[in-house]
Amino acid sequence: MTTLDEHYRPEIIEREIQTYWRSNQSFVVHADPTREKYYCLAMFPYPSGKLHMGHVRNYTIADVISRYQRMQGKNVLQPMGWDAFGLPAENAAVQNNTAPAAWTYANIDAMKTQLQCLGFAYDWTRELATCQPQYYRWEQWFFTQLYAKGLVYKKTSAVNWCPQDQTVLANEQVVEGCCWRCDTPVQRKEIPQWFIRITAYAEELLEALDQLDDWPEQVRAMQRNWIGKSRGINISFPLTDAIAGYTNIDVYTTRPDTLMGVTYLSLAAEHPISLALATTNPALARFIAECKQQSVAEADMATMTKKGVATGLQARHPLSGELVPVWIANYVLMDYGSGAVMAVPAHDQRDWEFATQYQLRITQVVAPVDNTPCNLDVEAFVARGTLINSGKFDGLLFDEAFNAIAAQLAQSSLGTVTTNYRLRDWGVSRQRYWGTPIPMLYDGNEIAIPVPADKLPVLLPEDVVMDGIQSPLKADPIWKVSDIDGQPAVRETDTFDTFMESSWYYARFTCPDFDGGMLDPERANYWLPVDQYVGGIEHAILHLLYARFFHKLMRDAGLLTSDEPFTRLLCQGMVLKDGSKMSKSKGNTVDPQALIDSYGADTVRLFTMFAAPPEQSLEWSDEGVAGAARFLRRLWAYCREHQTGVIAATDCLQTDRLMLAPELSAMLNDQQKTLRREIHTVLKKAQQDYEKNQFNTVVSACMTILNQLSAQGTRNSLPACPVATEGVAILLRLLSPIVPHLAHLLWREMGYGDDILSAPWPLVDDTALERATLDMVVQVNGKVRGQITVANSSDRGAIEHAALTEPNVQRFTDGKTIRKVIVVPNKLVSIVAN
RNA sequence: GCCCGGGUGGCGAAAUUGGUAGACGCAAGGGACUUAAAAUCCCUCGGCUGGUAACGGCCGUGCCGGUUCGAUUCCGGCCCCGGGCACCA
Repeated sequence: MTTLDEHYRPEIIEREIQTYWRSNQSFVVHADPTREKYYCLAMFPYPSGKLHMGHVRNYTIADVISRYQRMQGKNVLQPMGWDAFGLPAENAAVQNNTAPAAWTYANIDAMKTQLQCLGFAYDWTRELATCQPQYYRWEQWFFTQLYAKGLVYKKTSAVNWCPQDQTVLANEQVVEGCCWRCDTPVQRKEIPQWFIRITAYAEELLEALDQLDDWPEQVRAMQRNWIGKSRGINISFPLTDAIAGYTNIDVYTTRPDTLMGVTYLSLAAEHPISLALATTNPALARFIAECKQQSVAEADMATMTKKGVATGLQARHPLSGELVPVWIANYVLMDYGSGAVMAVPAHDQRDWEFATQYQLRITQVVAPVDNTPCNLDVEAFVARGTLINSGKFDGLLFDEAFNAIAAQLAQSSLGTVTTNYRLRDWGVSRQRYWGTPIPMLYDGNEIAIPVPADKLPVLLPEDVVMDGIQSPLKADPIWKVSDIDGQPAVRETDTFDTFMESSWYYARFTCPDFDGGMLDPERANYWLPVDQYVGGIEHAILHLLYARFFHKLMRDAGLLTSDEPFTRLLCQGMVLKDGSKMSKSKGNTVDPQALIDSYGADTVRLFTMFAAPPEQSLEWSDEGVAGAARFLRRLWAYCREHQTGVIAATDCLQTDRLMLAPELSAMLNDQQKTLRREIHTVLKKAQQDYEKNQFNTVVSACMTILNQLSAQGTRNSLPACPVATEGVAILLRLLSPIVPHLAHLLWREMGYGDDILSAPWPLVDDTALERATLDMVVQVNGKVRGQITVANSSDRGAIEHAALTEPNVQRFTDGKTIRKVIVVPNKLVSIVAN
């Protein structure tokens, strides 16, 4: 114990304590079945080279949770690693004339240094980067296992194609429909690609969402909509003349009750019938070409004009036998259902708009149940209702109509009830270099064969030259050459979507050094599932759904036993400056490193936690940061002032919990009791807020405790008070997850112990909360008119009497009749009088 | 257009989930210390209003209505702002 310096110098303190943690291996953990585990994980970063405020917020939240759980006595795992593959490395390599690997590793070094400056409690022995062969080899192995199970297949799928560069472009490389490099208009091109059957798990992925109670409802809703389960009927409309091998047009509908209102059919532009007709019909061909150019974004589509062309084909209505025309329309998706829809303009808004434009028939077949009028000249009536104009189905409601029409269609074999999902299989092929090579070979007949396990990993060559156009894998004539049992073969030159790596890294963190397989079952099952996952809402669908999918795949491969990867999920809000998201393009970024350099990591961490609750957006404020620094200086000054003045901890605190000894708390005077009650009241609130991940109010609570301690100390001079000794011990422990360096130092220098990390968590002393009297509010006709103080033991009669005789209350009840008196225990009395 | 979030002082926010609206902090104003500034400390701080003062009154949580002794909180209808979106038939 040394005397505290006059000034708080974070730059010296933080370095010293980080060194202490490192040499003590404070955050290195091991699986220990005798201890309760807690696995806290923040989404690992892409190594872009520099930390931004979003990272700082993300990782501070996770670190506070980790440290809090550790203080609760749990065996806490908090790892960190790098989502290292991806397009930016390729772009940077071209620009800086380097290789993606070198650029990536340099960035990892830089960002690791920055993370260490912030004092995060990571177990760095588990660090991994997804571009390391010892990581991606297991991903390659797992893919071949999925292939063997039939969960992987190849099919053609559309990509953005630049005809000038002869290369595939990512969505972000397409700028206003043109290649970002040469400005050539981009074309859509169908090429063969690998897919994983996530649709085989659609039902489980949907069902299990109901059990994820500790996920934000918003994320669950988004995933539910994404999976998009619906119940409907596949209905066949027989064509009068066969075309392109088709004798029927099949449609899927969730509204079979509107079947009698069908007045035409619409095909997608890419539908095989459309393409067949286009070969002999130039007008159709032009329209289809036009559709290929248009945006497929939902938001753009919503206001877009519905367009179409009549094909001249006729189809027979499966129930009425009437002939209906077949159109090609720009609002029908080839990728959903069968690529054709039955159009019911009276009861579908898009069909209504289309029919209105092309003067097609609109037949009402559903009427509102309550007979409220609906005007089909203005818009479609899309709600469910009672059937009309539908022959023998008239009068039926939705469910009855669904079943009756389904039965009728089944009789003539023209319809079957089906469940449909909007979720589509996951295309994992990328025509890029900087990614995991897809471990497949093609023999002389171009038959695909997985690379056998003993030939894995398929190494990605790191010493390459990027020309900015073609992948070095595709350009290299040597790399491709391989063999299958001595017969010549060529390698797949595509790499995996980087979502593959981020779908299982959380599991590999439990055993990153294991070389006997993808996961070490013992360690994986001890640590998994992740207890708390922290990341941005932008990953609400893709990353989180793919990771859930991978977890189930790994479970079914016998690699682990849990069903879901992340028990609790926290999606932190954005960091804003001047009301909009911090971004380079807006020029409103704040460099975290500069702030750490001038204020220290603890101040940055404190402000980040204090300014807003984790899920909400955080408005950056330089003055707010200064305010956070001010609080830490006040804390420093208070501790320095009382370092020798207060009663030593060893003389008044219990050794096991480091709280005030009961015999001492019984001897306190009234003023000391009041102070202690206030501190314990705030402690109770802070404890609840920690459990809710509401850290901004935890900080408020800490500020309140310091305010109370210093107000009592200066005004009423309570120098050698055991309540202050206990109060500081509570305060430092509450703060330790948030400002770990300062809390560590003050804890040691105030003589509470060597290492605050191993200190017991402060417990609320319920006897400290007791009081002899309590204050209650008195309302008259709903308005607060007075306050009363009554003895704790007062019965209802005594409380009512005190309330009714309060002078200001009497002013408002004078001359009135008391109708009712409501007493809410411990809170208020409400008097109704008139 | 659809699906999610949100609207509370000059600002960031809080409110035991139906019980004193504005904790905690920032900014602002006034004061103390100082040759001065910085730092620090003390006081005031939603609006209007009565009173010399002590202390009161009215209004106030996006807007309109409802339930209730009592609504930021629950219900119905609207208006804005932010995020997501694969025209999902």
